[in-house]
Amino acid sequence: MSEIHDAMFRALSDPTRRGLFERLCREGDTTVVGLLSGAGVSQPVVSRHLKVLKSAGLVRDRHEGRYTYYSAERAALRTLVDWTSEMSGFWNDRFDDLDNLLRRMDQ
Amino acid sequence: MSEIHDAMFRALSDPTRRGLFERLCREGDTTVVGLLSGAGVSQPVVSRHLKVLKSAGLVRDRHEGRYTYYSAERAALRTLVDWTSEMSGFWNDRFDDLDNLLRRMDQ
DNA sequence: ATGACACATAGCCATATAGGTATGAGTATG
DNA sequence: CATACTCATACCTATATGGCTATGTGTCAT
Repeated sequence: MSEIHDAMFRALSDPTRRGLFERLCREGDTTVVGLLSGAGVSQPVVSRHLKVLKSAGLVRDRHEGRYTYYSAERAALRTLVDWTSEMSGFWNDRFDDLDNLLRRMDQ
Repeated sequence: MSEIHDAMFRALSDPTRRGLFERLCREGDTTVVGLLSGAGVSQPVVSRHLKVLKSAGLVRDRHEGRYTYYSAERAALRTLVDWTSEMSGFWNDRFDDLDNLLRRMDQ
C-alpha cells in the first residue's frame, strides 16, 4: 500500500533528482542531454536519477531514434496531492473532534 | 529556497519516519513511548527520527514533566501542498500552451 | 533518598547511495 | 564503413544513514 509512497518520497528526497523532476514538470518532454545542462552532475548520473524517478512512477520515457524523451507522470503528482490531502484531513478531523468535545463540554 | 523541501522530502523518505509522521497527523499529541508501540524500532531510534522530523519542520515538541509530546506541524503540510500544486500547475500550463498552439494552428 | 520511568545522546556497524570514470549498445550522418 | 552522437550500464569510492546497545539527564513516586 505505502510502497508507492516509499518510492516517491525516496526519489524526491535527493535535491539533484528532485531538480530533474521539477524541470520535467516545467518544461515537459526533454532529452537526457537537455536535462544535463544545469543539472550539475555527469550524464551517467542524470541517467541513473531518471531511472530512479521512473521506477518510482514519477516520470515516463519515450524513445525516438537515438533520443530518449522523459516527461513527468501526471498520476504521480495526483498520488502526492492525495497523500498530503489525507494528512491535512486527519489534522482537520482532529480539530473537528476537539470542536465537538468543546461543544459537548459547553452543554 | 528549496532547502526546506530538501529537508522535508528527505525526512519523509524513510518509511519508519514517515509512519511516525502519519501517526502524528492522525492521532495528534503523542509521547515518545506512545509512538514506540507499533513503530517496529527501538526507543532511541524513535527519538532520533523525531529529531529529524523536527529539524525538517514537520513536527513540534512540547515538554510536560517527564513526558515529551510530539505533534504534526500544520505549516509543513501546507508547504507540501504548495509544492505539489506548483508542479501540477506547471503541468497544466504546458497543456494550456499546447492547447493554444493547436488553436493557432487550426486557424 | 532510592528506584522507576521517559526521553535523549553517544558510539558502533552494516548497508545504501550519490558521485565519478570507463565503456557498451544503438542510431544517425558523412 | 567509419565516425559522431545519445543514452545506459558496470564498476569503484567516499559518505550518509538507519539500526542497535549502553548510558546520561531529568522527573515522578515511594
